[in-house]
Amino acid sequence: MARRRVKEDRRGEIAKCAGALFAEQGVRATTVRDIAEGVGMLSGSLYHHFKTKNDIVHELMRQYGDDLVARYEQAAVLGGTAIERLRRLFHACLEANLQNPDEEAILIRELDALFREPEFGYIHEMLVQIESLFVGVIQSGMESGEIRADIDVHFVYRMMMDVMGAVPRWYDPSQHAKDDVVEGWIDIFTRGVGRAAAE
Amino acid sequence: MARRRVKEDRRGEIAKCAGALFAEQGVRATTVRDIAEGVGMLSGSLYHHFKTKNDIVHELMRQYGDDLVARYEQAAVLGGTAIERLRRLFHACLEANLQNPDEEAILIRELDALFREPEFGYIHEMLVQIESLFVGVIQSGMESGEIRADIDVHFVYRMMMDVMGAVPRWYDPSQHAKDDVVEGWIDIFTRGVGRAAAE
DNA sequence: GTCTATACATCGATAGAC
DNA sequence: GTCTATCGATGTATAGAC
Repeated sequence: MARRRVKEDRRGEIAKCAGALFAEQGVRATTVRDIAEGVGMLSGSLYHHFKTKNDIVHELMRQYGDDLVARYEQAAVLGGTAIERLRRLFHACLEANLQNPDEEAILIRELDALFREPEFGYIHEMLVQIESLFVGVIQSGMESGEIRADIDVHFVYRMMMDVMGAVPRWYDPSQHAKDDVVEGWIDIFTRGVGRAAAE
Repeated sequence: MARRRVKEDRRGEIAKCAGALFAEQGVRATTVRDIAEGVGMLSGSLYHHFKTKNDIVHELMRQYGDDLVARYEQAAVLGGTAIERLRRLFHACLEANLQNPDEEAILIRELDALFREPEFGYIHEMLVQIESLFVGVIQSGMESGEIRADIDVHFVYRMMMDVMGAVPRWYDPSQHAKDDVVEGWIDIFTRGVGRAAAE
């Protein structure tokens, strides 16, 4: 077990360094020579640990994808009002960003580019899974009377996901309190910014 | 004048074709040979019309940027309530998407990658300009009492811009009525999705 | 497990004939 | 204004010595 730890560490070290570079400048713009330099070896040596450059991306995304879905599933589970579950979903999004900022940045950044290729199909399956979790929560809120039933569920979902998807572009844990952001979202999404809502 | 028209047409033809390819697969992933094939010539011939590949991107973005700012400026101009001006701003966003979908897709797609390079600095200046237009409208709404004054202006702006920035990813003019989308945004942003807001 | 060395493909861009 | 031909840089990946 300890032996395996050491063996895996080198691989993990490469993945972590590559993740930082991918997040910063994009997968395509990052060369295997960049990655190798980052971990102090030559590009040829990388291929002892990974078969291809994209395999590093797969390693990062498969791991992060599992983590992300697990977080959302736990957040969406019954318990509390629909708004409270929505709050937990938003919280899960920021929490994931805090713990794996590079992976989240890569996920969002490559969605319309690299991840459209067939070999990354599992990523879109994951997004569908997350969408159904969100839609389920919103819908249950409509049935319970917490959420307006006169708006399209998927329209609401899209707005929420678009807002969350932009997080890697601006979220800085040292500048923004996680709870403040979540409450800000919940506040605006539930009550709106209209003056009437505040009275 | 007619003469110049013809001369400019070839250049425009190249830019248009390149724009479609850039929007679909990203600037970096699109080769000069792809572009040349698209307009029926060989890659070397492109360089009679453009000095570099990036110059084609500049041509597209400078033109679109001017168009975009003009639209937003016209929408933000005084007249009507703050909500009505906000409605016009949203409308301008979708209108720009309808008329130049490729350029808008490129703008969003390359924001975190290519457009971070110094030679594209004017793009970020443009975004700052647009932000101040939005913030101005929101703030005037707070002062007039239309919009809640207990929330951060830039937080609201960011949510709105994040939603608009995702448009190229899903907006299909044949499936979504422009006015419906705008009204949906206005409705949720002003009143929220909470049941209380509907009563 | 890393390095040396290099194969092999593809890229942006250029020079000069037509 | 386009084509032919190609340069030089850069990319991923491989083979074999150490």
